[in-house]
Amino acid sequence: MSQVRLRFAPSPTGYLHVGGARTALFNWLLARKQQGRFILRIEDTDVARSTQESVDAILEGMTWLGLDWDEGPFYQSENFPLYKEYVQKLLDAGKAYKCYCSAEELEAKREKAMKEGGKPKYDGTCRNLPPQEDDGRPYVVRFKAPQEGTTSWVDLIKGKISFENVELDDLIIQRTDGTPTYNFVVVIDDATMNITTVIRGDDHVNNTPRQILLYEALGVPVPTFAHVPMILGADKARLSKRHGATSVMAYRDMGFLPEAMVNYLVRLGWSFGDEEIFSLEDLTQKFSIESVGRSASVFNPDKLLWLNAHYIKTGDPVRLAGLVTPFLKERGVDSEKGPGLVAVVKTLQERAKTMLELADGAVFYYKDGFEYDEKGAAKNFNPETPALLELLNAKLEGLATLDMESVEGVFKGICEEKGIKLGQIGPAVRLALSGTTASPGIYEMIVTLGMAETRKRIERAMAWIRR
RNA sequence: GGUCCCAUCGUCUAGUGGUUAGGACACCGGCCUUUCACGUCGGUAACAGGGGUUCAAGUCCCCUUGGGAUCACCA
Repeated sequence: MSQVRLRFAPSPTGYLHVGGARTALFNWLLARKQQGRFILRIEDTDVARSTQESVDAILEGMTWLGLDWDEGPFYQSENFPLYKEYVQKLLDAGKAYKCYCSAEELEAKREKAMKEGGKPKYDGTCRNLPPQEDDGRPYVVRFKAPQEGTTSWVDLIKGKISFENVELDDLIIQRTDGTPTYNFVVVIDDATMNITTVIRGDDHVNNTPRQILLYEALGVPVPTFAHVPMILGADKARLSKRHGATSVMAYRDMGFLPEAMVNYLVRLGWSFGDEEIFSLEDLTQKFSIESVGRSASVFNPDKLLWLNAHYIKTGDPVRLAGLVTPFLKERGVDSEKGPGLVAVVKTLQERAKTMLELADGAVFYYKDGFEYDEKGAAKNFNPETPALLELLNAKLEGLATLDMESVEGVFKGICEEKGIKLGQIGPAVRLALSGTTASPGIYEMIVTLGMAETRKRIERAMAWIRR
């Protein structure tokens, strides 16, 4: 049995957006699951709109998500001679013809047809023109599509879809300037690259019958199609910038982990029983294109956030420390100086939903001379506080080892000795150490900060209260 | 407007003729607790409407309604 070949074919006119990323993911998953090949092809036949920056951005996005490709990236712009050859083949076979109608003429006809409530389709003026020598007039090449019959296919996601050929018109396959058009080029590329399965956005459903007709005219096998539904914004309109970030890399910059993105994207339209958490590796076993839903789905940032929190919570602290470092730099923190970043991360993991929050939460560990939260200070720094803090410092100093257990012992000791509750000293210590009223656990902070820094901060608080 | 596609809680979804219609996010409450979180327990919440078929319909068929895609010498 021959192996499956899938491809992701973005056009480089912008960054990799979440919709494209999901399409790429589905392609990648199916290729991996069936031990096939995953090919990356850049659709840059529109030379004017394509940019190298976009290509780079797309590759960066895929790499970040962990979607590697086996072949490519191939560039359509490098294949122009090949496309010309196929156009000529069709011309020679009488399956395509030159059309001399001008764009303006066509536009006028379309408008007229629309106005009269008719179909804005090519009227076939040049379809039956006798073959003639070039007389220098500009022309496009049109595909001579069958005018009767039905074209249909069984879509892996949507099931059987049929179109009446009458509804289709003779599409342009080569422009006046000699460059090929999209619908033609995809077919040639998918055919010559032996693509067996085409997974793409369902905005291509209407192009599919024309493409199938082209495959047939060319006498090459028609691939299997799977059209994945669109991703919508909260207002059920197609997802766009006004719904928030759509660029995959923007999510990295907002502190999202790639595994959260992958997990979220795959669950958008696909499910596996009641399971919610999937790694890329799980997915290569569990994913199936047939169980992708047929309807469009709304992008839900809350759920993405929840997944991100999950992956931060359960993530490897060493890796997270590496990932958070640039965000700390942005905050003017050099994590080389101060408590070990890995230990710091551990105290913050279950409190942060994004790497940004993790970074924000870590800043106090590395700052000295921070302000005390005003309300917190008013409430928790009392006249009796300095004495308690002094006692704490003394007891801490006497500790042989600084760990959670010994620190807890110190606090219990103080409470017993003074006949107070933890609530009468804890919040003050929290404020003294972090400057805020919301922080990691007190014992954790002390252990993470270390003896010297802890005592320094406590002393500073004492001085501040007595000032 | 033509063509094509779609329709279960607010959202993502399970469900393939017989279910108290399940799970997850969000939301609301209880518990846990040194703060914030985490965790945990519980709750509110859905088969768009109408016709059929059938002993039985969220599940099959038709219509209506609603949504989306597309109708380029863009991809």
